[in-house]
Amino acid sequence: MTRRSTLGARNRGIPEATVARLPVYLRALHTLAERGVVTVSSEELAAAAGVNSAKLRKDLSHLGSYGTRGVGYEVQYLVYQISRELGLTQDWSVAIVGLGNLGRALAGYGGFASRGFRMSALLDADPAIVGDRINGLTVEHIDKLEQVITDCGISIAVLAVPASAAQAVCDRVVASGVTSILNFAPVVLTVPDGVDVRKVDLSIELQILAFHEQRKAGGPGGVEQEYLEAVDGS
Amino acid sequence: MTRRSTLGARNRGIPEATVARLPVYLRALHTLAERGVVTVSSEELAAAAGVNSAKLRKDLSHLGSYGTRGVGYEVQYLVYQISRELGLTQDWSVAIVGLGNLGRALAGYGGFASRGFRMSALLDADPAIVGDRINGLTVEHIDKLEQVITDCGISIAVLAVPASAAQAVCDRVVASGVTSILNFAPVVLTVPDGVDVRKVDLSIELQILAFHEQRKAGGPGGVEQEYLEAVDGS
DNA sequence: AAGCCTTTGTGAACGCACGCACAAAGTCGG
DNA sequence: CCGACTTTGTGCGTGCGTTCACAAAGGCTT
Ligand SMILES: NC(=O)c1ccc[n+]([C@@H]2O[C@H](COP(=O)([O-])OP(=O)(O)OC[C@H]3O[C@@H](n4cnc5c(N)ncnc54)[C@H](O)[C@@H]3O)[C@@H](O)[C@H]2O)c1
Ligand SMILES: NC(=O)c1ccc[n+]([C@@H]2O[C@H](COP(=O)([O-])OP(=O)(O)OC[C@H]3O[C@@H](n4cnc5c(N)ncnc54)[C@H](O)[C@@H]3O)[C@@H](O)[C@H]2O)c1
Repeated sequence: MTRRSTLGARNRGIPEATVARLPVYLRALHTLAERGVVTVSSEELAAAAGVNSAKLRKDLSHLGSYGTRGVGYEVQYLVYQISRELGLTQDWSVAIVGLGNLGRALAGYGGFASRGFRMSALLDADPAIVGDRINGLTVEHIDKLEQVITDCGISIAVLAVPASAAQAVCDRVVASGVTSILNFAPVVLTVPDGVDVRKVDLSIELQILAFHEQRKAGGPGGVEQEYLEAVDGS
Repeated sequence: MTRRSTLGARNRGIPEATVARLPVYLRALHTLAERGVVTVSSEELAAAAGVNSAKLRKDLSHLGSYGTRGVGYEVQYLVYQISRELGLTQDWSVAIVGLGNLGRALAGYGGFASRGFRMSALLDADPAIVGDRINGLTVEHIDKLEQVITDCGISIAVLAVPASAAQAVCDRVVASGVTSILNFAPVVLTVPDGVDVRKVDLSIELQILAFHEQRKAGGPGGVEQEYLEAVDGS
């Protein structure tokens, strides 16, 4: 059978690397759309997204054949297809746990709502923080976690609590039915199968930059006998 | 000569994937050290870091042979070796540009200093913000950018400015001598060769989670004829 | 209607990364 | 001093991701 069946190019099983780039393409497309651009070639879009054009085309080919040869891709249509693939045609309710420095910044950020992510619940353990209103939402006490998550139909949680509390909070949100977690605490979270965790660790990012920075400056080599000096104070 | 030469296992050219994991190992090692652990096996450390033990050993082998067969790795010694490889035996001066919601959270965070990153300069364009004291530092006007970066010997900059200003600010910090950038603005930055950019995009992280979340719920397939409905209001 | 020009979609080659599995190396008890 | 046991360091097979390069496809002009 030469004919392509129902799931032809639309093979369930989009490479993870591709999934991670789709939001970048989407952002570039939104910018183009605002500028009134109707059609875009893979070359132009790739440049806007900061990737190789072959890679872009292969990525898009995983969703289907949505381009027109000799012309390019229709911006609006592609926005819709990528959005659909990413699950952005529906709204997602998100809970933020931990409304300290970072949690507040996240709760007050407008860039999420525009992508279909609604911050539906803010939770904290500190009585001094519970009751605060942030961006139109009231901070609830962590004791209401299970109730709030169930009531709001929340499946995504953002953890902005101290590292020492992260695993415990994680366990609770998972027990309440959350299956996707964005973790800011510098710890490795353990979760059951079927639960996705993504971590954002700013300290790690800086350390990676420092590594390359050091390379540019000449590298660590040269001095070999420094350990004893560094450890032994004498 | 059987003795390992200056560059033996210490091959210049550590895989990028390894570099990204070294900070995770380092964090796990610090935790173990605090707990008084002297020696750790690859199996234990791998578990603490959430990776495969073979991967851990291969990663560490890129720095040299710092383990003892039959015993494991000495925690303190390994901390030192990884720190040195990452360039954390020296302090790094970092500038934060944009002291809005996010910039403030970053400036107030204590977790950076403990890794050798000193926030040396805070810069913003808003006169209402310039002069504020955050965590013992005064916010300077962006006009002093070049001067401050030069004076403090800053080579790493964190950008927490609006997307619309990011590229312009980026160009300025690069022109001032910064060669490593951590970017929070949702834009693709263009920089000259030799400058490293790492991006942190929380919106993208949520979108990736949404993609997998949708999969768990049954996937987008099924309904094929939705585009016209979605675009055309009628 | 035909041919030219542009751009897509993908086959194929390559390189990196992961993880298994094991020999070599070292420890520790007797 | 020796033998059993533990754990490292790595060779190797496998799979994923990237990139090149080009045939096929469609539009546009004449
Ligand atoms: N602020 C930053 O820039 C930054 C940078 C990198 C990483 N982080 C990490 O992000 C996390 C939050 O950072 P932060 O600066 O906002 O810390 P923070 O101390 O300001 O805020 C933590 C909040 O969590 C709350 N909390 C503590 N235990 C809780 C529990 N069991 N249940 C619910 N809430 C609880 C606290 O009341 C507090 O409001 C930390 O893990 C930190 O390491 C922060
Ligand atoms: N707050 C969040 O949780 C969050 C989440 C994801 C992404 N981001 C991104 O991080 C960036 C900062 O977010 P935010 O919420 O802190 O925004 P914000 O508007 O609160 O702060 C931006 C700051 O940058 C300053 N600024 C503007 N133009 C400047 C210039 N040319 N030079 C120097 N300073 C300038 C402003 O005065 C302001 O203080 C944005 O690009 C945003 O999209 C923020």
